Amino acid sequence: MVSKLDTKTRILDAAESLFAEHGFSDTSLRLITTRASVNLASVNYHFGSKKELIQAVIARHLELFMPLLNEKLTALCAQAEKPSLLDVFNSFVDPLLALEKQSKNGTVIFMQLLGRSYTDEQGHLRWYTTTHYGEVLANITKALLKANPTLSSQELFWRLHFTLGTAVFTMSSSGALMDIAKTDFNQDIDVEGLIRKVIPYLASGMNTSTETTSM
Amino acid sequence: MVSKLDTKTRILDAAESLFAEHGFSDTSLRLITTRASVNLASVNYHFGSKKELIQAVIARHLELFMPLLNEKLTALCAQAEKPSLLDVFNSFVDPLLALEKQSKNGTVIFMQLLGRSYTDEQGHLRWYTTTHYGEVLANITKALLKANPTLSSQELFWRLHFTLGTAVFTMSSSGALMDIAKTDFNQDIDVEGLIRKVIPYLASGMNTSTETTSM
DNA sequence: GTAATTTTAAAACGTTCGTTTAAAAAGGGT
DNA sequence: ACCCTTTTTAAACGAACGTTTTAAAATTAC
Repeated sequence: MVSKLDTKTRILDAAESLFAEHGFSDTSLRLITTRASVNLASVNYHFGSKKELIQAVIARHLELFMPLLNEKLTALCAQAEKPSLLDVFNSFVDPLLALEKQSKNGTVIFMQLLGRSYTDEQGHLRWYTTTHYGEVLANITKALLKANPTLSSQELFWRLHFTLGTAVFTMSSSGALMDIAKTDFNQDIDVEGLIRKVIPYLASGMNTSTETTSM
Repeated sequence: MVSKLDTKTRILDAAESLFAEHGFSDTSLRLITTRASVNLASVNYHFGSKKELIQAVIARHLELFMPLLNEKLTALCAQAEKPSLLDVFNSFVDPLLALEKQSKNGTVIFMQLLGRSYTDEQGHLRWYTTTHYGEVLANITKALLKANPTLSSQELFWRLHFTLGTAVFTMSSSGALMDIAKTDFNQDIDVEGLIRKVIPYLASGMNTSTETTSM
């Protein structure tokens, strides 16, 4: 069934980096198969169509990321004392960095794919994640509510999407941001550093006081 | 020189909504010209190429938005007392809503184009805005620093991009978000409501304390 | 009113795309 | 060795793309 380095895997590896770099529509199967050093027709043979290849690329990341995240979150929810919001968001760090080991720039690629899936297609990914990983998503809200019980489900909904926006956008353009930081004020920072830099921002936003006091 | 409803304007109107809906690559000139009820060749006649049409669409929004924002910001910087971060972010409301009057869903379209310009092309928009509207961008940081003088220029840089991410992502997917809010917990909210909802989150994130105290 | 210019129109151009086909090559089981 | 299944390969398909061309129509200038 399997051989040295699967044609399927070679296609997935080439596709995921090209998708993240140029987007789904702007990445042709010919470009993917050339980089993967496989025949053009093998994409349709192994995956059926380009659309199914896109799903397979995303699914491979989710299959690694989601169980790891779920593990962290359930542990957090199981413990007696109340976690901080920083604890909750810090649960994402290791699963994100695990992607980095699966493939080069895996974390950034994952977030870029996440962002593109949200904008390129009409909520297609939203359906996929909620049906396949609904339990994980539920655990996210559960952990956040445990850290901040004053949040209404409505406020939590909105702030979760605000959070997702910050994370996706930041990590998607992380390459450019890190370059600017390097040239403008000589700040060296890697992916993990960027993740750890954005987390306090996310926790602070999630903790926004609902009262309209002046700040 | 001009006639009833310019062919040029009809093209821009059709293009901007289609670009926001499907992205730049997935929107063909044939789709644009059909919706605009003009001939296919008129795009190349009036704009030169598809790429120049994209720039023209974005430029038309920026030309309306940026001067309005600059006006608000300079007023804020001119006043004696120290503004709050909410004041700074509230300066964006009117200019954003002005886009709504220029074209239907103008605010959302503008933010969607902003997001797509960041991800679809390699920082092309970044160069355009910094060269054409560098003064406005400088005033943004000036106003933020006046509201929170403790921020270092580095921290400001990072948090500005975090903020941009939240805003772009939220407004880009505002249609889906408002739909979910309506069906899931019967919450009616429009574009202005969404803007006003995200602003406290942004202000809170921008005000994140740098100390690593537990929250 | 006529000439010059600008705008619109239809058709075709060459390219690239995702996909399909059909045959060759490789692998596995007995 | 043989047959059967799986995989790879090269070539071609039809469709859609941005762009160009050429001529007709409309507008403007004098």
